[in-house]
Amino acid sequence: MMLEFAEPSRADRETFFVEVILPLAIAKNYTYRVPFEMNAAVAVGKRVVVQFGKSKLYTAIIAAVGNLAPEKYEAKYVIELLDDRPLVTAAQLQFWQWMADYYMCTIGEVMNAALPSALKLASETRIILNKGFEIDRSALHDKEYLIVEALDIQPELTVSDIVKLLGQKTVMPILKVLFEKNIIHISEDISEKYKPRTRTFITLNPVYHQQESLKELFLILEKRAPKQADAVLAYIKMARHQKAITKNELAEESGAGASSINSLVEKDVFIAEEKNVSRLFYEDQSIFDSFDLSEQQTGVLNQVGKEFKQKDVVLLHGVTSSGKTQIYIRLIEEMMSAGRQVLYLLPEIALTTHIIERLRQYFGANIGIYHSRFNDNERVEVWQKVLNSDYKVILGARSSVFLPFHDLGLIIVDEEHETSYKQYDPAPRYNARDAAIFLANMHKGKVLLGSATPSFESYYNARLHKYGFAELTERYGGVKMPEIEVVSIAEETKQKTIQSHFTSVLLADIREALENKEQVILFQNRRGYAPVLMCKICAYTPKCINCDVSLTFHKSSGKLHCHYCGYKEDAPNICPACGSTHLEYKGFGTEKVEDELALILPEARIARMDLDTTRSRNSLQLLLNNLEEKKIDILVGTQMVAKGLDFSDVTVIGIINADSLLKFPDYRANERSYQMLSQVSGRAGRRGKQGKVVIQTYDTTHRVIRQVIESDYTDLYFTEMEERRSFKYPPFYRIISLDVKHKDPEMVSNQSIYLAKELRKHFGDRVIGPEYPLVSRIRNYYIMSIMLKFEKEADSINKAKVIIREVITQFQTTKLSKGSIVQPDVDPY
DNA sequence: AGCACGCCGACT
DNA sequence: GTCGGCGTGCTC
Repeated sequence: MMLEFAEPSRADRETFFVEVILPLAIAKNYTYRVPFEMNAAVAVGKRVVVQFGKSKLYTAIIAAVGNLAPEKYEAKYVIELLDDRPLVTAAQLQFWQWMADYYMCTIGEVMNAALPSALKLASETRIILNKGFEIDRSALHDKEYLIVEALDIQPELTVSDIVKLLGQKTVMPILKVLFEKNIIHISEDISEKYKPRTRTFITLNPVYHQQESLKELFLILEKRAPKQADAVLAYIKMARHQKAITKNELAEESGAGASSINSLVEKDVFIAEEKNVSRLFYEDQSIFDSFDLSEQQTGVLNQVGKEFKQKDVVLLHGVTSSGKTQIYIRLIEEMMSAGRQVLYLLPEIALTTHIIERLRQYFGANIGIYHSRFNDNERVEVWQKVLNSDYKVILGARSSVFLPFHDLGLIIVDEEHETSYKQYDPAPRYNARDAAIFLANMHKGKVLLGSATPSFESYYNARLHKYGFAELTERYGGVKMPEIEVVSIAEETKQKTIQSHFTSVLLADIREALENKEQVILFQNRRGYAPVLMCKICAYTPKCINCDVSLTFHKSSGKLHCHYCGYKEDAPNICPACGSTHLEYKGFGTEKVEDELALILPEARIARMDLDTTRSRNSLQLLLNNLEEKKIDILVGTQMVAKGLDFSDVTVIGIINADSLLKFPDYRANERSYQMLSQVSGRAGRRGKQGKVVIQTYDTTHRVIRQVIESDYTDLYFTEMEERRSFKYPPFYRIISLDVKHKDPEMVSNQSIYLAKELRKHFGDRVIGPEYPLVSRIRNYYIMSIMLKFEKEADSINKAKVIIREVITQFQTTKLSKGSIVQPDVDPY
């Protein structure tokens, strides 16, 4: 409940209170008293430092200012005001509140997700030895002695250091004793983490702008301090074509040390000035790399504009390489000339240097980039530039919906079907695509959802005319859709024409491509060498000690890897269970495909692209460069080759085994199969040459394969809808899922059953589960979900949320404690 | 999220 | 007996 505050008048002696949002999972806001000297400065959206609880300090955001003293308690004082201007806008606070309600979390959790961590400082308890106090070490207990000893080596320790040191969880009582004995200090420090980057700029004292005095200076310097003369000379040279010269640049260019420059500053020859500089890439003017839209693109652009007149959201369904980006660029230009901001959302994986550079060249200094590979300081700078409206366009991953926009005219959600728009683990469990629709609505802006394989919920909304719709059916630049050939693995095995994992059809196409000096991509949706190692005698398979999944053999490391948690162990030579030496590697991954292909085509230059070969940024860049420079003939890869990467000269694509793509375990099976197959296929072909896709499978008659070949999204849609209708899944239903998570699987299943029983009291058969096979083990936790489905029109989901919240609170304090966590997750389709 | 307080089992 | 883990409640 928000407190009602009177409109504050800023009289000096009046007492004000602020209601603040703390970055914690706490349901309400807290009220703090404003010291008189801050009266004039406090405002909604500024950050304050407050003490919360015994000693912890947190950065909080002011949500309201007022002059009514709370009655039931004495408010603590605000310790510090951190901002001159609000860092968070009123619109953002409204957005946060919506997100907290919609996704059933606290506003503090939203704040945590929204603010770059350099802007939210929390104090850390540090333990420091009390110097100048003679310690009688013989009087110390063992544990106390250990701590003091550790502090001799390290000047300060954190509480968790001490937990590790003593190997026990309860350490506070021991620290308290040490504190009372005057042996240690306990300090709570909080410091601004964001530091502007500064550079010292050098300018020449204007006195020497005159030829005469400069000459005079040289004469003196050349004799007495030749190094300094060099520095001045270098400066004059550099100043001809450079506006600002930093001290470092000057030192480097002239070869004179920093000390020479310093003495010139002392002599007033140079003037040194420290300035904040941006960490962000800066392009002075935009280079207009103009392009023309095709006839169909122009038509679609007009269509989108027309739809926007009536609808707030438009779905753009455009086949791969149909030039959706060009349409986006036109729309962005229109919005920029109208003076409004644009947010261009992309899945993280698609934010490659390629697309960033392309848009940067186009929009120059007007475009800001925001994604997870940015470090904290860079993120803060983007935040500030958006706040100042320095950027007109933001290109970013899902978290960029949290930036402080003022007037957002358009949000483009590219690849809107991508599941990575959804954040799963820490709350808020939001989907940036859906949040974007709300955000745009707040700003009275429009949303364009673009995809070659739209999600069913969006397609559904478009069919209901809730969203506008536009479609691009042709590829840009006269490139033809690829020819797709389906090859039966079973048949070729029978005919003995298959070699290793490659059918004769695929090999023939690869050979032809190599002869023509064209590139080939082979897709195998598994990394590593073999996904399962099994003993032929006793059927033992090594499993991950954390995750309970079978370990994948990686030939490059010679180890067994867990693809969930990253656990590794040496591959055994004899069966650990029965001692037999008959161990068999079952299945195959990209490593094996690469190896065996090299045996068949020894002359081909083969490279592999998966998580293992692209772990470091450099290796990925190197791989991409090699591809670009045609140093690679065949690229073997996982999903990664399908998403976001632009290869221009690939004519043949082979899907080594499509079967794993045809049976996804969840309710989005058909949708995902279609997406994967058409994304991979979409990489084939180039201007002037039709691409070829070979799909190897056992299941040659699978409906989705036919749908992909015919690009029949409507048929796919109706099959999928039918299934979802009978299983009561989205988009006909909204789903809220509650996860029960615990280290003990027994506990998880008992508590899930109990929770489901309680929920059934309210929601009856709208409760699905818990379904036992769905207990999944991730790291050291077991998780089980209970789902609640709500018919879109009939039920009030908000009422349900209230009840769910009640049930959860009741459970958290009684039945469901002992470490289990109930996490509501809302899929609001 | 911390942190304190109180209960209760296990180890000197 | 006491130490330490764990549950519970509170933080302006």
